[in-house]
Amino acid sequence: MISIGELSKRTKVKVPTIRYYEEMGLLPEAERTSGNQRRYDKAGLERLSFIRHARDLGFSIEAISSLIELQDHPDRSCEAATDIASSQLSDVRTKIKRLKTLEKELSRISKGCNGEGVSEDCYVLASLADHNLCDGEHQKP
Amino acid sequence: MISIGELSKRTKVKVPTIRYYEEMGLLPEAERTSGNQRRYDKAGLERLSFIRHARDLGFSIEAISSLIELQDHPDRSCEAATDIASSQLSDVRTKIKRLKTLEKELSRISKGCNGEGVSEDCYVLASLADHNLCDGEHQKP
DNA sequence: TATAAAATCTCTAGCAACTAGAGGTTCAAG
DNA sequence: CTTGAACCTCTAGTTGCTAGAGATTTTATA
Repeated sequence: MISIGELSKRTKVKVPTIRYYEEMGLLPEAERTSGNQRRYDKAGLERLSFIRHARDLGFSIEAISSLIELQDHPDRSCEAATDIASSQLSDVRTKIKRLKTLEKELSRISKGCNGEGVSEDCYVLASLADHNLCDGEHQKP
Repeated sequence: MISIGELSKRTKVKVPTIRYYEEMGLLPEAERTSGNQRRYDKAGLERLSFIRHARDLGFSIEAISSLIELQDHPDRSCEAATDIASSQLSDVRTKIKRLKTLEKELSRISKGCNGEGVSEDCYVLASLADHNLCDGEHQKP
């Protein structure tokens, strides 16, 4: 049985974040010492690693909740899991697309001014003021 | 002079968001009718367009504050503006990089399971549980 | 002009996923 | 047995909004 600090070290998840995950129901309520401090076993470590890994891949807390639910029932169909993963994948792809558009536009704007003049003549500021100076679309989704 | 609703329609910024921008100091306090409703002129419309455009490009409220400050002083050096823009550009590039890593990993994981089995055998879940099943790094920044 | 509907006002609270800090208790080493 | 590190709970803050309540004002129609 290890303390929350030790668990934190091993998983690289901060202590308050671990407590937050518990509050959100991602982690079951930890066992406690007589003095009310949390203690974790191997199962706790593995679950937190799972969560951490999923968070690193950008899954939301809610999605992770569902994934854990499935993991806890080995006999259920895993369709929901693959659905969650592919929806996450398409989210990521959408974000990449949008960011690439932004990158293009930002780099074009940036190149327009070297920062040596005054703001009156600044192409960066002018571009923001006047959408007509823009190439493409960059609406929010 | 136009109402906040009209301004909202023209700029595609929602009414509560306009009020929020005012509260944050991005927009100056609007003139009011005798009945205390906000009225905007051309300058207000232009400023909000500027903000909206900058937000679309992903600039933070704080960054936009600085940009507006510069825009209001045409004689100042625009170095800060170009700095802000290029820092935003590099932020965007960093995000793209990270998302591409995620995309690779997610697509690899997704392909590993067609969702027709049970969760015990699901490659998606197994990958999340065991980091060794991963290719690369996908740490948070 | 009267009335009703639409728009506006302020205020508070909520979202995601944490992070920071206060003030107090417990654990582990020496 | 002391002391200092680690832990506890609780509240509030972060970012950029969005939603809703309850009250008032404006505008369009009868």
